[in-house]
Amino acid sequence: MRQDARENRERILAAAEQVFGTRGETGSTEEVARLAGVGIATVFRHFPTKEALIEAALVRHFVGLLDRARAAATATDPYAALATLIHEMIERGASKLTLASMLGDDAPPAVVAASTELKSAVNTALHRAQAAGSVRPDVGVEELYLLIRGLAQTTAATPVPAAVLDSAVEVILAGFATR
Amino acid sequence: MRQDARENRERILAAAEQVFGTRGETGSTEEVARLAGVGIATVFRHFPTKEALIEAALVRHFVGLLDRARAAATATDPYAALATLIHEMIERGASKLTLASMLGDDAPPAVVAASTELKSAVNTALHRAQAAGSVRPDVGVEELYLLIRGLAQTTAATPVPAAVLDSAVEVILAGFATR
DNA sequence: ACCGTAGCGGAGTCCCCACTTCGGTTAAAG
DNA sequence: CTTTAACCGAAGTGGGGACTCCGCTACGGT
Repeated sequence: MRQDARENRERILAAAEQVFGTRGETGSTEEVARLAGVGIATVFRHFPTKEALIEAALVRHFVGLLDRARAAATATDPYAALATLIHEMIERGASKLTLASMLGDDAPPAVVAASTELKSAVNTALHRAQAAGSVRPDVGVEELYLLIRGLAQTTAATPVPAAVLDSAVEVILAGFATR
Repeated sequence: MRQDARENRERILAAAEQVFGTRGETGSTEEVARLAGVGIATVFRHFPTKEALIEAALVRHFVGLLDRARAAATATDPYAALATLIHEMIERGASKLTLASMLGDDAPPAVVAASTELKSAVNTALHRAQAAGSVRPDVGVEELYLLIRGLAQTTAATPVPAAVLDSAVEVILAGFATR
């Protein structure tokens, strides 16, 4: 694979994340190509279909978040680690969930694998915070995921002031904390 | 206006809410017409454009919720009223927010008016619960709205088990409650 | 029961977007 | 420097969906 081709591939993925993350399904491949500074054909040469492009951007995102989740699962202060992980997942994952919803019913194996791995790491981080006694034990990773997804999706759809978002995250953390 | 025309208009609105609420922007007017049991032309006679149809369904939804919010704003137990209001807004408003996101940047006056009125009523309900001392005073209606929107939007996009959703709502309520 | 007309449905039209084709361009090996 | 093959961009192509036209239906007042 040639040098410029690899650079283009990366630029296309970044552009796809931005376009589809904000515009949703309305975004067109032409818009992605323009933002990436390449022609439409180049996009389709790297990714045979629009769905494949979204899928690749999605996997890239999951892998990026996985590092953070692993770090949170091995931190010395489980509660603080969980708090920062939630923050990061909401901020960085805003556009990701829009992408995921675009894939709809069919779930490509690569995406499922990356998603499962990430969820497992988040689950570990949550359990460690619960074992430390700082998070109430009657909630699971499903509730946490639901709330994270909700905030991420909403902030992706419409811009939200940072202060309000932070405050909302703080409310969620207060809801998870032991009394 | 003739009787059958009015019935058709109502059926079309209900169908639009279902189709666009679940499928999102992917839903087509043809699908709405089929579900409503009418022809495509009938849909466009009642609502000159797809956007107008979404707008009408949206206003209908806001007005329906407004009643509930007003009830919550005058209840004797402000905290319990707020809790049920949150539940109702999430359950009933799931598809509504999908519709709202479809309108995008431009905000038709009728929708803005209905939305503002609803938000004001929710704000009143929140303030009453804060005045009663059952909700912490350092959060506003913006945070509440953000969390409600998040959960509603997520449950609209992908089906969520009722138990998980209830538990997540309970976490939010715990986050809002005074310690 | 009759008739005028509002209302209806299906067959088009137009446009947008995912995807393809082909001639020019450039990175890298000899 | 030359060659060559991988890569690129612009101009198509096909399908789907928003929206319109016109002959027909049936509601409802008399």
